[in-house]
Amino acid sequence: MPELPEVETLRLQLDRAIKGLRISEIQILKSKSFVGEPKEVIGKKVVGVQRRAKITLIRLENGFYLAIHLKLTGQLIYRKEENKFKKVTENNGPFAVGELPNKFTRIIISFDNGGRLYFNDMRIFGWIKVIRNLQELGEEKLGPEANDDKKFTLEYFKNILGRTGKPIKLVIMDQEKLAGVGNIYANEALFAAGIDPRKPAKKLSDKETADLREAIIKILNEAIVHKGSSDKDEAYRQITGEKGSHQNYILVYGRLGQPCPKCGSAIKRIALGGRGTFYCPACQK
DNA sequence: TGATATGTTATCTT
DNA sequence: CAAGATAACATATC
Repeated sequence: MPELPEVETLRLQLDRAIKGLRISEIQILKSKSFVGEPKEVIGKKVVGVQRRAKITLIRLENGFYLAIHLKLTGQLIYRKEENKFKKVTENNGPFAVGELPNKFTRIIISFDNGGRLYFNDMRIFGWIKVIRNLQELGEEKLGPEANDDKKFTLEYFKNILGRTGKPIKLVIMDQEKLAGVGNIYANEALFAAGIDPRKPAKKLSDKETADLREAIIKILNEAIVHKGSSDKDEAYRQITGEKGSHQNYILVYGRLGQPCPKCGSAIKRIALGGRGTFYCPACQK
């Protein structure tokens, strides 16, 4: 799913692609997918593309932003020339990106160089919002960026864990406590740190807390280098329509019954907070 | 055919 | 009232 590394990859690529361009038109093919007044941003120049948690922020010269949340199945694809794209060789399901717009295209943002940004979203959970400042997003309620060792300090982590007996996995996925970790990277980080996802947060030892923090930061930053995860059944693509490559480095997520890479035990699957949770019953205590 | 997957938020419960 | 638990959202897949 689009979590911090996927959104950061898009942010970086989009910044390179559209910084300095002027928005010429916004086509809203699905009204639920667009919130706010398009007039506020049409004709305005893009001054940069930023990110907060899993939200992409296209900053405009008048101080407004186009804020984009991909939720479960959103894609952002940029094309300079309409329907000129690398042939899709993958034969896997509805998320392959070929000719655009396709039946999942909800919004098309056009720029003054003829380029177009396509927002595709099969399940229509995602959105693009026109906002005049970050407060409108409730930005101040979000926790520190989970891949940033300066903002996500060990002291802060100990503090939030000590307050609750909730399963540790739910705490690291809580965007108000820590911003950017979703289901895939929560599973992977807990595996790397050898911690049972059900373990009550306040019961983590100092060493476990430090190990988990380092695992989260390391895994998120590695996944950014790999341009995100586009595993089977995942919608995420780079702005070119190509997959990321971090799915090749995933060790437990979605691997029910497969051998643990460390000890060979079968990976187990349970539900936590209604979400699939994969772990090694032997390595994670 | 109906159960399943997922991030976030709204709503209900304790 | 806050924290925790759970349902709802939409839709393609198996």
